[in-house]
Amino acid sequence: MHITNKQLVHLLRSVAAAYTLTNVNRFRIIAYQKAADAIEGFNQEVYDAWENKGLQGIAEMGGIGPTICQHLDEYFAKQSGSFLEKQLNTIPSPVYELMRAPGIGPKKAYRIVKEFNLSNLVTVFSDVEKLASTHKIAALDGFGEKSEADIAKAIRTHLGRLDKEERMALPEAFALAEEVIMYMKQQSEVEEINALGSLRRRVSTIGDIDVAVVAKESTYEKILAHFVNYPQTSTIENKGTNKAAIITKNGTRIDLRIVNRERYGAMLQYFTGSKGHNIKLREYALKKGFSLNEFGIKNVKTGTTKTFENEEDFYAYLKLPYIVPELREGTDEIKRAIGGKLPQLVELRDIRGEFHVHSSFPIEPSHDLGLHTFEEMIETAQHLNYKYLAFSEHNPSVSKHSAPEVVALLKAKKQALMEVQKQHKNITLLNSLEIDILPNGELAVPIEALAHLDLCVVSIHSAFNQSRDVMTQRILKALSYPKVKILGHPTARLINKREEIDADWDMIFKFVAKHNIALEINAFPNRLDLPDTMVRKALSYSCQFVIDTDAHRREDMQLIFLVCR
DNA sequence: GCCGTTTTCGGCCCGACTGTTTTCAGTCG
Repeated sequence: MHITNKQLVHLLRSVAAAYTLTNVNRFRIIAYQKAADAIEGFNQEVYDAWENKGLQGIAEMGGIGPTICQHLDEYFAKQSGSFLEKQLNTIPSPVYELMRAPGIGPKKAYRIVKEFNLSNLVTVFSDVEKLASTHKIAALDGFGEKSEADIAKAIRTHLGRLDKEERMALPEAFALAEEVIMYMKQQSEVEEINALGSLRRRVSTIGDIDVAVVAKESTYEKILAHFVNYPQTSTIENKGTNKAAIITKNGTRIDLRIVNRERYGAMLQYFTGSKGHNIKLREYALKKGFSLNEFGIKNVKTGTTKTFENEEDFYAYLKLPYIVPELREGTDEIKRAIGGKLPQLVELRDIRGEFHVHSSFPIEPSHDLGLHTFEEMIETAQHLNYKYLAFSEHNPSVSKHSAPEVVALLKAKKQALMEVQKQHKNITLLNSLEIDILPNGELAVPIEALAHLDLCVVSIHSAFNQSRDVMTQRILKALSYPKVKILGHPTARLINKREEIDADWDMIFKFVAKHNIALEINAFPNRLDLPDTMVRKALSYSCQFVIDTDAHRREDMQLIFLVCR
């Protein structure tokens, strides 16, 4: 039976919890948590990898060592009776369920389950809610009225977010961060304010919003009071002397930290994360005799802390080149920084055009038509300083047209585009098409139609659940037709909506590298496809890429900033 | 249990906030 990464993460965290409660070596507990963290960051399904060629590749990614790999291997082969399952069984299973609620960790969950002998996995949340409402929990040693209320609230929060999409698309997160920043700027004491965290790192989806403020210490209290009064606040998670967190009415958490100007560099570094990056950076620093925190770099021997106004100096002090936020994912960036092998990121000014935008030319497509004309799209392209633009509308609908009709439509578009080109000498227009890859790998246009194109993008828009082998052969066949230069949004994922298709990407990457076909990096917010980790993998095969927005309206072309520095 | 730019043994990131406590444990990011 297939086991998702999400289930696997829960499994490993549960084992870590079981170990926490049975007093095993705490570094073993940390190892299981780190393994869970590692899997959370993976873009490929561990179970699929195991099925195809074992866990060798997984082990090489770091974070999961030989012992846990071996346990996973056994768990995948036979869940019942496996080592991991035996560890789980040392603790009543409702404990793990209860821990899903925020603020309830292993100790509290175990205590409650044990004291009240809760055994039903399905009703554990309602059972605890009932206990709380009759004040049975407050009566326990070490618990009180407030913690009882907090537990009841944690359960409501957990149950409430079960049926809600968990993470925001980037534009939504940018908009929310901007709103918070504008609100905070009403306070003149706020000297500087920035959104950090995963938003600054441009992660493909955003869970919560992190904001850092520069101000004088005497004003912290006033600024925090203003923050928790944000009109969209539904609950104040916590509020101390230099940080606070709120949950908005939409259920989004917003964290805010304040620091004075002299220490802002360390705060930028700390609060941008990722957690994995910070842990690795601190491990590296410790070997050099430095301890890092959000306020500066402490010399372990002398105990003195050096402060930094900016991040560049912070990294430089550790004898590292500056690592841009987009690379701080806790993979191999520190190793690369040490070796002077950090990659140079594509910047907006490097983008000279795109190969995948949709116009409103009446091509009678199978999917959605673009909103704006050739001319309107070109105008936007020129504002962006583009030197070329390829119009890749969806192919004419197959069901509604005969082959000759499709050819006629493509000829008409070619003619129209050539006329427009005459009016625009400083931009090269290309006549392209985004063609569906049919379930059998054939293209959704007659072969003779390809002659009327400069190039084409081929994409999967149907039959997403084919088996790995069928899907792989389907894609390879589609890529073998003439004029095919780009594989559009290769994994076909829709963030929060549809999983990636299953295919042998090693085989596909090898094929496109050999045949000079580009993989698309689609910048549309709910696609971001290829995903970042797969781009790195493809790069190891020397694949070529195109970066496109898949714009269906002129404003969409601005989204290119989501995938560039 | 993991891991290696002085290590294959001997370390392992760091601090804030909260509630229930009088000095700390639990949880989180």
